[in-house]
Amino acid sequence: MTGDSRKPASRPTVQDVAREAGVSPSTVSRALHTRGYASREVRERVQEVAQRLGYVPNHMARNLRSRTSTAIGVLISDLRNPFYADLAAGVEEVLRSEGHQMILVNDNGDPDEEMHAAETLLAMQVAGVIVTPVAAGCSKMLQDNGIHVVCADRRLGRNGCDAVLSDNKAGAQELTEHLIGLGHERIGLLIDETKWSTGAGRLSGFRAAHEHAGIDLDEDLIVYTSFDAEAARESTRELLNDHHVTAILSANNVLAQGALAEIKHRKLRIPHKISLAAYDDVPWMSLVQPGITTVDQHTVDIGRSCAQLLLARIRDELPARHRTIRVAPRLIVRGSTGPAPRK
Amino acid sequence: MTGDSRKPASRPTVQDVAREAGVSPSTVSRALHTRGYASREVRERVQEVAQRLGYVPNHMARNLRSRTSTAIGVLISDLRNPFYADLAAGVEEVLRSEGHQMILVNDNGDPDEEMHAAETLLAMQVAGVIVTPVAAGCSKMLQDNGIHVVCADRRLGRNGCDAVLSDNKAGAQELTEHLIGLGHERIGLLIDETKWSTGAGRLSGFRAAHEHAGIDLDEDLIVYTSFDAEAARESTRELLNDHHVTAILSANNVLAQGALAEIKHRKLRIPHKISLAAYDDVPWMSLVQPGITTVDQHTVDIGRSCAQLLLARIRDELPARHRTIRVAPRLIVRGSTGPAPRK
DNA sequence: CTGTTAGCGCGTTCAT
DNA sequence: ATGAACGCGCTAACAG
Repeated sequence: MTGDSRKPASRPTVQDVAREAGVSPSTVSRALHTRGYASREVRERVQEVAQRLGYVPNHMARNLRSRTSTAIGVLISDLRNPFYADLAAGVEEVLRSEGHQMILVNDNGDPDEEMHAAETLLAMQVAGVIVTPVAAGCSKMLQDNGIHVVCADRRLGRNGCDAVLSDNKAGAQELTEHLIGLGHERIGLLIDETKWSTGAGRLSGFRAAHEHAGIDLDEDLIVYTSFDAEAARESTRELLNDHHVTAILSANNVLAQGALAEIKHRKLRIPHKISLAAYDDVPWMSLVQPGITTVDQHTVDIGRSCAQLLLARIRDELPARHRTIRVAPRLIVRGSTGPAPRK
Repeated sequence: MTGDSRKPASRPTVQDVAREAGVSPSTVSRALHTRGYASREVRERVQEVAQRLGYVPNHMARNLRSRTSTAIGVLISDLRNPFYADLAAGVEEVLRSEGHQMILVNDNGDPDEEMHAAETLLAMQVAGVIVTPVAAGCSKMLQDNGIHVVCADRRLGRNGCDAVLSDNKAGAQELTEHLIGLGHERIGLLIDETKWSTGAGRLSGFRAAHEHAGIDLDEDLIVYTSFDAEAARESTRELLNDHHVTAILSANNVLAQGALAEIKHRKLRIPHKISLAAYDDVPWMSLVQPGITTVDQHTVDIGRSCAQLLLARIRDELPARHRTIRVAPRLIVRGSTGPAPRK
């Protein structure tokens, strides 16, 4: 009951178990893995001894020897953003159920930090990496080192790697068409980037909806803002002051916060005076009154798919050519969008 | 540009660098660590070669040899709950800046999963573990195996380990006193557990505030619900139907969602008809109209402190006796709490 | 089915 | 200042 040895209580090894069970170390190794030859009797004895001694296999030694590992690196931009948290949660769920571990790194959307983190993961000998990329060269670097990579949510450059993406264009188009269907003709788009497949896709869906409806899109209604709620709030101010919009479409959940803040500040009634819609459904959007009309990306599912895809790749169950999984988003109409006000 | 070898492109090792640089492996090892003797000339040459070959040290081999590791296990209950996400984000921030890695596991608040995860972390030879405990024996098991443990947010049983806690009693008391100060005398408390230090502390603060004000607390106003929004919603129904409360205090952010949902469903005006307050400030609480009066736990700071405490312990910079850091919460008054309605 | 041998990649002795 | 030898804990080969 003491067990209070100051030293890093060196834990029992296969040697200890072997000695205690009266067999050789390799027999212990075989007996503990379900695979491998070992007689029932020996297996049971070894397992009993291991249990009694509190033996826990040393992953580092095992991995070093067998040149494999079950750890998976996950590189995301911002854990405090529910989008990334959900993504990570989906990934972790599958990894855990399959006996893998998740090494999670927040790269703050910074390419340098991402590259640095990728090198660390390399050093740790992870079996694969799931990344929401921000640095163009990152996945290539990993792949060049024999590490499987799955891009989550977006793809950067022309790198050939497996990916799980939301169908951004379809989702944004549907959302925009919903607004147009309500009679809106001047819809402001808040968007932070269009270099990535996410922003590019959403913008293109926004355009496509206008084209489809025969509306000549005023380019001034597309406001490029930076990636934070405060910037979005200022951009919303601009849209509201100068461009006579009757609806605002936010390209992600963070920008939507800024838009909502400004609208609330002005005490504009939603949706009577202004409609608000956002890409990426997150919990607060159904808690506010009225609820925000959104596109649900099924973010947790995206995470799950990433993990499944990566594990399949690691187990070499997939054809060589890179696979892209597209998760169809779903429009959720809530109270924040309504008929365009009469002029 | 090809680099398309099918085999897990075995990466360069110290051997390769040594051969290429015309020195011995041990010299390479010394040259790459800042410490250790090596002539300037050799050191530079070795570093140049390592760079050119894309050499990345193998953590598993290093750790195996040196019997240390920089990986830290983090065990939390639910990554999708912003409380845990913020906690993890704070932990990760400090770990990363100090050259450590975070292995994150979601135990879903299940003691068995937690124990299982702890064993995995043990196998991975983590240098320490940060845990929001749910299984009583978990931290003891880890400590018995020589692994440093920091309990985050709550403590279970009488286990002696470092911990970073919110001052739940003070926070809940302040929040309750705020309500009492507004004239509320029948305040319903939604709480999911009181076995942990969190629930126990918050309940005790709730009681203390009543005592302090000389109000005889009706025990029926304390509703023990289970840990999900839907259960909280039903409990809210009960409070509203049978107990004539003028205010509801939710013991955490999840339960608050249920309470708000029911209040909105009944179209009760906040705060005129009913006041709502919640422990644990999360983003949606300042987005809804009116904003929810809360206690901010400084969750990210708690995470940071956990990591700092753990690293200090690992570096043996702390006296033997266990340290408990208490992070003072802060009352944030928003619009959801107002004077109690006249009878 | 089992034991013996060897070595994963590295850092740390000990010699020189 | 540098190289040779050894071993961390484990498992893949090989015998038997």
